Amino acid sequence: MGEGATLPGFARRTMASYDFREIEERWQRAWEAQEMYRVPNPGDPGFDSTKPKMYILDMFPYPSGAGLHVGHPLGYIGTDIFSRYHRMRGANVLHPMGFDSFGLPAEQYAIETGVHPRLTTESNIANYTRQLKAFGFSYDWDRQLETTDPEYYRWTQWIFLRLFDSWFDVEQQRARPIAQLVEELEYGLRSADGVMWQNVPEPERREYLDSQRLAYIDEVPVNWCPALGTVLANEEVTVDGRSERGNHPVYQRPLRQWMLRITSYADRLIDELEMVEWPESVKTMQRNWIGRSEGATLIFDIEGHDPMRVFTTRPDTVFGATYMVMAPEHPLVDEITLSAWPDGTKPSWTLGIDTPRDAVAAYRLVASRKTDLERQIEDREKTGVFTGSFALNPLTGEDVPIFIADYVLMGYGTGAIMAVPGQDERDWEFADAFDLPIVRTVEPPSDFDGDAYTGTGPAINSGFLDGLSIPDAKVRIIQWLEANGAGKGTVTYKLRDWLFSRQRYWGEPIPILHGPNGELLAVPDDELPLRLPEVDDYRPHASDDENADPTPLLARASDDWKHVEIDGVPYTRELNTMPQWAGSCWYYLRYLDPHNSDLLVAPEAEQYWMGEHGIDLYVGGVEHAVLHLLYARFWHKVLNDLGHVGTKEPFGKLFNQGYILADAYQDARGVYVPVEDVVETQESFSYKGEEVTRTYGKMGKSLKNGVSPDDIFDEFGVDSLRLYEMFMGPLDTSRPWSTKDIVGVHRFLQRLWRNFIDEDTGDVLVSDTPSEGELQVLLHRTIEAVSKDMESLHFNTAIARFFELNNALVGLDRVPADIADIFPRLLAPMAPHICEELWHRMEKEGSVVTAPWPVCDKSLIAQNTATMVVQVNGKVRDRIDVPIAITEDEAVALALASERVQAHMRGAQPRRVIARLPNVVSLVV
RNA sequence: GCCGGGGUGGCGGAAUGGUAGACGCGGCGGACUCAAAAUCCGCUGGGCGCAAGCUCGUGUGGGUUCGAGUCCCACUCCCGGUACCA
Repeated sequence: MGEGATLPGFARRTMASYDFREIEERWQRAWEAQEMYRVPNPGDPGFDSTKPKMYILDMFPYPSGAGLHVGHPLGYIGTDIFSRYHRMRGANVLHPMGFDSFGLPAEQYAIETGVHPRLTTESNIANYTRQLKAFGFSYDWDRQLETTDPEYYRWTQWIFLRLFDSWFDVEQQRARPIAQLVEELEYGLRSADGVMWQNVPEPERREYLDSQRLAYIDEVPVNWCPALGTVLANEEVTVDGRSERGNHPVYQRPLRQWMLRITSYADRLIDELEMVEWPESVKTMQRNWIGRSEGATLIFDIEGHDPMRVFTTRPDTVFGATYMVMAPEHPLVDEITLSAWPDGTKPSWTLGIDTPRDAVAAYRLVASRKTDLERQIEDREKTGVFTGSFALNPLTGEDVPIFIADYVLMGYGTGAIMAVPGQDERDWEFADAFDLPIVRTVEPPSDFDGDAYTGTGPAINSGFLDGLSIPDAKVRIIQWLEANGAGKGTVTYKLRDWLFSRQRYWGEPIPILHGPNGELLAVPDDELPLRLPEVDDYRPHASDDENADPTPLLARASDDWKHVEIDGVPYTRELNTMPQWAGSCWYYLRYLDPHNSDLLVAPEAEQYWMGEHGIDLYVGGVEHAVLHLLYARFWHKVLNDLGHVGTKEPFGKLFNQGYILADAYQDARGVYVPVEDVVETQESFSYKGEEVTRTYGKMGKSLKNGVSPDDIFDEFGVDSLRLYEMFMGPLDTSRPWSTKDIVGVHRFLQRLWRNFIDEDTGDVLVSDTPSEGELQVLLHRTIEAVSKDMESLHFNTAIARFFELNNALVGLDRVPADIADIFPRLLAPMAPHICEELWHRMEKEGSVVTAPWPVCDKSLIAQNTATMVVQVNGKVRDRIDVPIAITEDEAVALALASERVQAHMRGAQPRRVIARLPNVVSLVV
């Protein structure tokens, strides 16, 4: 870097000034050469089994072309400090890093430029690695992994085949190998949907088994995104019905796709959250997403047709079910729709159309054209049409009309409801619009003047349920339904099975072969990895036509790759790829044993590092609450069921770091402009001469407001940046970036340097004698406070303690020996480079990285005096220094003797005295 | 609408029911300097007061308590998630 002239702040440079760039780069090279952060596995040379283990993990990044900005490493700095702290505390610390490198951006870039995604990915990873190393992070780089590495995705495919080879045993609530299902079927311990296995002919046997697998193909309504040329999982679609990546419109349509049976694990995914130490908000988000609700399925007979099944959480209200609704797509609709309106049909029920058949067809057409977004915009006004048919309410014995309406969704419950307008706001609105009867079955309070009443109260108009509370009535009616064959207690979930196929290129090929008769054949384990074939065009078969069929990109692979002959039978390869999430579902396991070519992970390594509760600290953004974190838990549970891992949950403790926010600028059209090219003028901002408006948001590519760490390194150094990001606030809150504020922590480091080093001579300014008195007390208080803050990740307050200790050293000729020994060790996890440099200049033994964490001398911080506050009528009137062991009598006497106190007592005697010694004496007059 | 989380100086933020505003940024004043930067010292929530000091003050309104930023009730605003989920 240049001389002081370009950096006015540091013009006065001498040989012995704080040359942070030189120091930081030199120590980073030294640490790498010494393999300082390498941690051996059990059985490896140098492994010390007497040390406790700590597995401290970051959510690995997608290596984007834009490189890191200063917002990315916020969590990484936190885990690095925590890792360094635990190393000094004597733990075996596993702290790895890798890259989640399959995914859309590299492929989009390939589409634009023709550059193979592998090349883009490689250069991005190289850049990310350089940037991460420049932060001085203490990763064990020997364990680095990339999800795009065939030696990695070999095991991703292997896990997929375990899912394919397993089924979920509902009684045991766990996955088991499908071979065991076949055995039990053959021994007659089970039947195939009620049919004895001997009586099932071969093609049906295969179809039955395929339908039981955890990875299966099914035709389901899926989210189809024409702009991306692929289908997406529910979790990848936003509230607005758009793709999470790219914000493109998404359409619902039925398609045959690979699915993973995550719904089998719904209960365990909820219940086993009890086992982990996670932010309550993330647990709640997962519970809400799984959406377990308990209720009942009721059977309503329809004369001359199959009965209608409905799910409700309020079976106690069935006496108030005055009409029925099916989703427009419900399969029973065609069957029950009449060809003529029955007598008594109200005109408002018919859409003004001559026959039910035409009316239903017209309504369905309109409903199918509405997107989810349009449904919202229309403010949920209730629409629908009568089918002409009636169902029998089994409790009231009355015939009630059956409608179709788009407020009932095919995707939830049974796709049909019993409508109880008295207790449901939506049903009330519909009943109101269609002039349907309303019967209250729960008595509202006397002052209730609303429409539907959803609160608690005794049952009314409900025959044998009258007078019962809602919970009692539910129990009673379910007993009745089960006794009379009219229904049963049921649990439903919002969670859908995980749509696992993508029609894109840059992902793991699904290792399945399709036979001539539709049979599915797994690629044998010993033929993995099934490598991603080359194609000459990465453009998806994108289309603006929402009805265009999705075509997998691997259809462009060579015929050699696509067609395989086994024993004379021609097979074709599965052409879909896996979603982005596949690789991140298990990467934390591969770090444990990254070079194992025989096993996903050796059992000894897995047992040691995962221990009883899995990963000791997992830090990442909250945006993965229902994506990665849910998917990974699901895979982990399957691997646990099949005996490949020892814990039920992978992530014992989760922590969500906040985001770094920054100003952003938009031009007149609302387009974001690069923040580095915006010029501040008098009271306004301009970009290329055009006025722009300032906004504010999460730092990143989309707002074009990223700040590169490289620039900060040059101007302030790595240690300053690390300290600054930690000092901005608690790790779990978002905070605004302000480059000019870095100067505060930078001054701290400059001051620290000058306290230890004579800038003119380079002499080390350390005394032979230790500190005494208040300074010694301050030192030990600092040890105590910083140690506590380290455990709880409260790095901002720890740094404030460092400032105080450092400021106390200013003005001393020399740093007392004990402080010189302890201070660099306390600070080393946060600012490792300057501490290592001071450590060596003082000629201390070894590296500060492996030095033991200082211990606080409690006898020194146990003070013998304290400041006692005297309150009169609750207001602080005086502060008196008192011995710590002061008695109540002495304290009260002292308080009453105070002139200030007396002034506020106005000669009166206290009516009441409360003493919390030695801190407070409170007098009440 | 429902479910989480939050509201403290000009700004970022500290405060086991017991001294509100630690620490930092910014600001003001001073020392050093020909000058500036850097560095060092002091001050810095509002109001009243020459001062000692008094008084108000943690989104709003109530409550519990000797004492409330902290606990309880109601409201309000902001952030995140989710939504015709029966």
